[in-house]
Amino acid sequence: MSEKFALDMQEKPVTGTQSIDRACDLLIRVINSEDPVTLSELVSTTGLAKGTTSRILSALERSGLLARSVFGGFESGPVLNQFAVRGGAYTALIGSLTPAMERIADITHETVSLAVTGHTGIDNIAQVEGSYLLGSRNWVGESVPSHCSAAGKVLIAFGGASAPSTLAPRTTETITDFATLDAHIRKAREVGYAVIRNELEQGLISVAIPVLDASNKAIAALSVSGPAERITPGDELHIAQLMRRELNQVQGLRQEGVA
Amino acid sequence: MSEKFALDMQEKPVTGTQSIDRACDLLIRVINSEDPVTLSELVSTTGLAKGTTSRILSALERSGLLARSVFGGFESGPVLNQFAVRGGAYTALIGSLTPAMERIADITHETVSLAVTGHTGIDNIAQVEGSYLLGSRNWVGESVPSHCSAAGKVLIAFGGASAPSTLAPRTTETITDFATLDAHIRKAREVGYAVIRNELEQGLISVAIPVLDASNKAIAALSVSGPAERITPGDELHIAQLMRRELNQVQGLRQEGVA
DNA sequence: AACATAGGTTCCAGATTGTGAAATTTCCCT
DNA sequence: AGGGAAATTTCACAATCTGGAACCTATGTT
Repeated sequence: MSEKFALDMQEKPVTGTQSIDRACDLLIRVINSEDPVTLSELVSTTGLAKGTTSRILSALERSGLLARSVFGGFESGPVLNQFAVRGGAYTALIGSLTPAMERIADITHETVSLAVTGHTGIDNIAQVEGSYLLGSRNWVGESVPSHCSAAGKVLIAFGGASAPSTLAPRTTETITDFATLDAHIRKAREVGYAVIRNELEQGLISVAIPVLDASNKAIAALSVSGPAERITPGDELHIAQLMRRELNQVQGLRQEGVA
Repeated sequence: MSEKFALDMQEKPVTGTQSIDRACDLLIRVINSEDPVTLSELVSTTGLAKGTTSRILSALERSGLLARSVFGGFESGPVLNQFAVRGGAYTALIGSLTPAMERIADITHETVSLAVTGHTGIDNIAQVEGSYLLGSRNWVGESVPSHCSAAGKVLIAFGGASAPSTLAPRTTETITDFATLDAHIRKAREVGYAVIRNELEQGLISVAIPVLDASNKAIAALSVSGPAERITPGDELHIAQLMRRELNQVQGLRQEGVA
């Protein structure tokens, strides 16, 4: 388990799926884009040959995963759009936690968010607005790096996410060295909650607790976010305790990890 | 353009994407399944080699489109689940029509549905329940053949779907010959609405009107469904008129087809 | 506890399949 | 109509994917 070995693990060869990897990449680029994406845009951003790109996109279209927009360009197709109306895998979780989130928002008047570990960071999957005018905008569907997110810190602390490999700064207060991050993670594991103060955006404070499964592994994180003027360091513990109390009321979390 | 030529068109070769076609097939099988699907299940249903299937699924997992369930088996991955919480492409349409659907449900007391042309039939993408106890169950996310769906008939009639190639019977009253279907389509185009009476399920009546874009092409269909005891042939026109009236109140439909 | 079984992953030689540059077609925009 | 960009199709080549078999690794069984 030398450090040299750790480096070797990074560069897995992974062979035998070139075309599928390319297809997945193209598919994801299209569905993550707000507007339809044209063939040429994809050609220039991916660097693939025009013919290859065209052939792959046609295959994706044929399967119904992608479709051509009326105007031109590719967008999500009927198969994926129908998957979306069915709700995806997070619906059950969101449904069971929404009442608790609403109560927390009622009490704190702040925005309450639910996040899970995504493929490229921490994904916000649900949000309940507080009553204050100054609050987080809706960021459902957005992804943030785990090291500058309170939800990310608790997810790492409780085994729901692995630590990031790079620590890109977002503000002057973003954690950029692994020692500090590790200290925060350790603290979170000890006290049961994590905080960010100005680390994602200047003036934004967020307090998060883990949502645990039967084996005490974090499957999601619940957080309260607001401006530094309203959420002082002294409030953090109370907010965490409030969230924990409301979360404990929620029935049906135990089933999550069971077969 | 001989008939012989038309036959040739059916059997397009489509080459150069074997692995991608297989990957799409596997992906769709997984996301359309309620429960996680195991490798062996996929091997036996698709007939692919075990090694090939494993390699493809690993690639899909690596990209985040699929994920392994805690218990075992594959399910939708973070990338698709996040796409689902963002809402997919139908959200705008559903959002703009929901108020109208609710008013229609209030007046008729029957279930109101919204459907679009899907990849394998007519997809129900939204539903508002009426107040009667006897009514359609929730079939959002389900797909029905176009020839035995009122929504399907209007979508075909108004250019939003192409006629099916086979007419599989669902009940004794399902349309099974193209001449009759064509007559129904023609009638729908003439009167502006379509009906099914016992053609999808015994006792189920449904009346549908098209939701048109700027160029008068159907982008969706709105329908009212209920039991034959409550929806008599004489009610059909009134229901269609009611839906049309409510739909005309909806703002913002005109943008749909515009670039 | 050792064994048996099922379910999954990795390996490898071989040829089918995917590749990309260029030619062709289609579709806009003047 | 005609010019030009964007997308599709073609084709020869070899790189990529394939699938059988060997190899793991968990579960359950005697």
